[in-house]
Amino acid sequence: MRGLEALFRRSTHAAANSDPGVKNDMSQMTNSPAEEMISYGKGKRMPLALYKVRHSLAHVMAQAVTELFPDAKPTIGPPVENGFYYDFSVPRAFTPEDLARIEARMREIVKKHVDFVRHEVSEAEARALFKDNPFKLELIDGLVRGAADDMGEQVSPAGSPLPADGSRAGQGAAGVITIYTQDTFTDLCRGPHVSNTREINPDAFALAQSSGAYWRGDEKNPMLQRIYGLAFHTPEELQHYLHMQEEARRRDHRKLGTELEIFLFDEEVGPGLPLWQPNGGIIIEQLEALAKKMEEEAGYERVKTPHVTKEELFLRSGHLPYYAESMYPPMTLEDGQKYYLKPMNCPFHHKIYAAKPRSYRDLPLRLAEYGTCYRYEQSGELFGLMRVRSMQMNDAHIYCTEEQFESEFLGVVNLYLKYFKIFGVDKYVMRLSLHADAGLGKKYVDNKPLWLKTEDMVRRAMRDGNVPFYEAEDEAAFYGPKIDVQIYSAIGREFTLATNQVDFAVPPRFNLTYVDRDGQEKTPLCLHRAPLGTHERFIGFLIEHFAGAFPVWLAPVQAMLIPIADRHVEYCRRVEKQLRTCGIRARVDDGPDRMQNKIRKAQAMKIPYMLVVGDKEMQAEAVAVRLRTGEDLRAMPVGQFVARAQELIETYALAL
RNA sequence: GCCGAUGUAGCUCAAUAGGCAGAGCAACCGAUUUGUAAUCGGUAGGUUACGGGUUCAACUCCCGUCGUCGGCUCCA
Repeated sequence: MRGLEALFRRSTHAAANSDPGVKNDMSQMTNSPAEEMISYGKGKRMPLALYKVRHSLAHVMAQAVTELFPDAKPTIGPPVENGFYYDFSVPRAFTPEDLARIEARMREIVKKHVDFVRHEVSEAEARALFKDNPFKLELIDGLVRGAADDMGEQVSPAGSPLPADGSRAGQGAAGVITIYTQDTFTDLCRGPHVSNTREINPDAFALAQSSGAYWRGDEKNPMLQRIYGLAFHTPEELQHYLHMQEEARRRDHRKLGTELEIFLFDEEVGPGLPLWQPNGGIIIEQLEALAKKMEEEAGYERVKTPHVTKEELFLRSGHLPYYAESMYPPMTLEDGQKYYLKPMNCPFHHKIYAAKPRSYRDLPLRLAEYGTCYRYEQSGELFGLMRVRSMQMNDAHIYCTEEQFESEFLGVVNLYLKYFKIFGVDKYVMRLSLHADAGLGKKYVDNKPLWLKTEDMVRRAMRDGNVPFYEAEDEAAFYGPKIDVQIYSAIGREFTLATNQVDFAVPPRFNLTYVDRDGQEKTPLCLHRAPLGTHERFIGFLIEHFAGAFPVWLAPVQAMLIPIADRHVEYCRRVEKQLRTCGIRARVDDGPDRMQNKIRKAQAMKIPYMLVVGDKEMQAEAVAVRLRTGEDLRAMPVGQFVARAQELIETYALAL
């Protein structure tokens, strides 16, 4: 793996495509075809040789930890994106010093060139071996129980240690339990491993960090201590990875956004509640103008709705039973009436739909609003602008008939694609988010036939439209399946940027109807869509996507006039006014700095154009145009610069 | 929310071992009037996140609160 692709893929839930036709499948770009791949996690793949190294290092780490901390009970330790981790049950958390000791011990073990030996054992033998480790015993329970189920599943092709799809069928097929032993350490494990630690370069791995992690990821379970390690084949690859990580931090929107004075957080305001500075305000205005233009063209009508509402509305919508924990607690008025901050706009739009009888002639009805919503996200989930508690959504609800569904749904998907073209966004994946049967009646509306039907409608629409996507279970909204556009932050976290959701559940709850041709009252389908997501997440994403160097139409300051001497300031002010009249966001740097430093400051703010003005320019009613790329376009008449900038702004051009 | 780390000037970072809190940039003032990424000099800027405690003495050690950062299935 190399370059940014590697970074974009480094995610705790990174999604890869199983569909080989998907052009955004980054694994396709980074794998040499000759290399044998192995699946792990949710449909992700890595070279088998690397997998073995990482998996084996996890065991070596477990050996080192159990030697240094005899109380530690190993639980699970898989290979992951850039290395491996292992979770231990320990009386106290590991310190950075502990990690250094563990890493040193690991290196000794690796250098001993010990063999990895595989054994098959019976259930009873396995239980005896791990009798002191309740976590391993629980895993054995699972293996024994899972064995029967797995019999029916696809099993590994002959000669391959694992099923091609990386499913859990690995061991169940034969109902065998396997253990691996290296040196003094034995672990319950399905493998595969290196045959000897001489296959591991002792300088190509490093322990990264430790942290708490719940057993099986469930906060109701006991907390374990996880140690993450990085591992590659060569020290150069490790160094390269660390270097790329450094680069990624540089474009982190939390750092860049503050430096560019786009937004800030203030302790007194509250966590997850961003304040937009004037520069951010401009970006917001531009995005909204774009959205309004696109939505106008696509036949949307704009509405406005309040930020708070009675409990009753969210009881009707079903949000309270399903979503209460991610809503701010209610405020109670004197008469006992409860009001909630809205986490979504849909119930209000439904009310607008319901305000009068609707005919099939009114459909599709498309109600759009840049609505501000509030969600009480868990404190540990907050992440810069990407996950906040107040957000402005590029929201709209499309009410349509079942016959209109496909074209409306594809219309929304095409809107996404138009936007992404404008922004030059190509590193994203479309995910069809499905329900999970286990969540019916809890996370999801309990109507399996309708789930299956609407999921299939979406699947068909996407296929008919030739839009590549992959499917993920248990990611749907409570009221229906959706297409999510997944992107990755600079440091590799995955987020849903845009969403397009089918709602078959809520319109009936609001008694939404229309009178069809045949005079019958029918219930419309509803699409919830947010192609630009929220301002917060979208701008956070754009900051990283452009590394702060926004295209001209989005740049908060588009042109900085730089007088060489004080006698040029007045002329600069005149040009500034002229540019502003022409719709170009210009400013004059009339500070005490020398020209060189003014250029440096404008560069740092990533202002697209620096217009240098000296005697010559003043004489000629001109400006000397320098691009933030460093390119010098030399002097040109003001009018010529205006024409150039206006053209680029109007066409949302990415070029300068 | 939970585990851990962390919080010094607007920003980036110092402060030997508990002993008067410091620098660069930014800001302000003055000089300079400069041709494509840092002109020179000066001034000001702090209840060391907040609240307790230990001590003759706390940025430093202890406790609590708040914020931030990393992690919380990528399942043997």
